[in-house]
Amino acid sequence: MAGVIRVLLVDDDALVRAGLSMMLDGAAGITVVAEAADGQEAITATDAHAPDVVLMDLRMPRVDGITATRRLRARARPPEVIVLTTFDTDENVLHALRAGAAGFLLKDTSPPQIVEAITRVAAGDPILSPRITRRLMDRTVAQAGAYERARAALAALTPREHEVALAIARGRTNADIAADLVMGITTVKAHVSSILTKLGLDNRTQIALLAHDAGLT
Amino acid sequence: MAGVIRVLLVDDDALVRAGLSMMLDGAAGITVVAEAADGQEAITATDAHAPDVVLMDLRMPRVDGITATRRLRARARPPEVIVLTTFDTDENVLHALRAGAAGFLLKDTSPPQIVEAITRVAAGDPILSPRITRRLMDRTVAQAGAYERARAALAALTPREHEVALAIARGRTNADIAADLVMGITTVKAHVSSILTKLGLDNRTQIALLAHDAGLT
DNA sequence: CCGAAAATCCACCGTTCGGTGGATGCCGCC
DNA sequence: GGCGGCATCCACCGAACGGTGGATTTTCGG
Repeated sequence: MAGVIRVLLVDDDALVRAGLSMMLDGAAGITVVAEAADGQEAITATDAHAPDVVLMDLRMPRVDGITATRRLRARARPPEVIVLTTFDTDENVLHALRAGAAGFLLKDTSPPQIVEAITRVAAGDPILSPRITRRLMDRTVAQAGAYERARAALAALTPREHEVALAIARGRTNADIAADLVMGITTVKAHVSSILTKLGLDNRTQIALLAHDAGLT
Repeated sequence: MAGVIRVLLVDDDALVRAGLSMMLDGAAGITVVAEAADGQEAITATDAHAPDVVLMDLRMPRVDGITATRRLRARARPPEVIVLTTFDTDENVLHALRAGAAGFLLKDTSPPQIVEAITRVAAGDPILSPRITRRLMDRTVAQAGAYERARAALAALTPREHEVALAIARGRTNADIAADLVMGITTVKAHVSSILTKLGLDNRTQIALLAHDAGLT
């Protein structure tokens, strides 16, 4: 990233491309090397111009932005991709991130912030619009709640019981567990019974769910 | 946020406070109204000076940063809290976010970025260091993977089977399910058997785990 | 109108689960 | 030394589970 950051604009709206292009070319350290009107063009343009960063819209004819992103990221020396869209549905965000996008910006992002985002992403940092960040934080915190409740409950178990609980959370039967942990089936049952009473549960399925929430793979 | 952003610095190291104070007071739109050396002082200082934003260290004597953050956020007109620490363990991040922190920055963050973070947080936006953002993204993407695999598998089920699978994912027995869904126990068993063969599973616990991954509450 | 898929139920059977009431040996701690 | 917690095992039992081989009705699309 020694010199200028090479940017490719992908949006099916020519006016949007024109606006972004004008705005970005006026910024220091950034040059727009190409534009594309759909995902297919984005791929050929990437091969032709080797951009550092791709600004990618999602809703486009022929090949959509998600698919294009996935294909670009599968390349040998992939560009960083910033998804720039109006719609921040969970669907869109998750798919974009899974496809390998380094950033997800809403179209209400101000020009200077877009410039900054491009710079950051080119440096290897991820970038999310505040609303998206908030969403991820809330989601994480919600899970953390279940996680800690589960953890606290499992803390009452002895080490051996813990192992048994983990095996149950993998869907193993008592016989399986006996073999895995090298003990008698009767011992496994003793542990299972103990776990159930300690945690106030009714059956092994509930053990599995609790252990799963506690993050026991 | 009409005028200047009022900031409270909380860190047990006087040198760190001095450095931050000097750096922040030189910035436009920010004034450091108080400093505190531990969580207890942070709370009294907040009551005395009503800061807009609190820069909070985690490792401190008496009351730690997480606890202090939780208490501050429980107040009537709570300040926004940015946790500023050297250690970005999952533990720390999750606890901070749960406690109500609006931001989590590592101490390698550059002064101008800290200034910007304070401004953003004061405006109601969340702020995370790139490393933390990346962590949250990876975590979300990983879950999304399991989610979609589970969803795809469950798509093979009929509506009624779907309901049964959901009940199993709540740890219900066949008899329970029969009562819940108003059908014979034998019918429940028929559905369970069908689910197991369709999904290639061995027992109801595995159904529960799969359905859980698919987000079926 | 017919066929396929879905949903409902039956009887029967072997397996798995979970509980009860024990017993033994080991370890750490007061 | 003794006591409690932990881990290990036994026998026995009833309940829950899962599979097999049926059967019936409804529903929906071609």
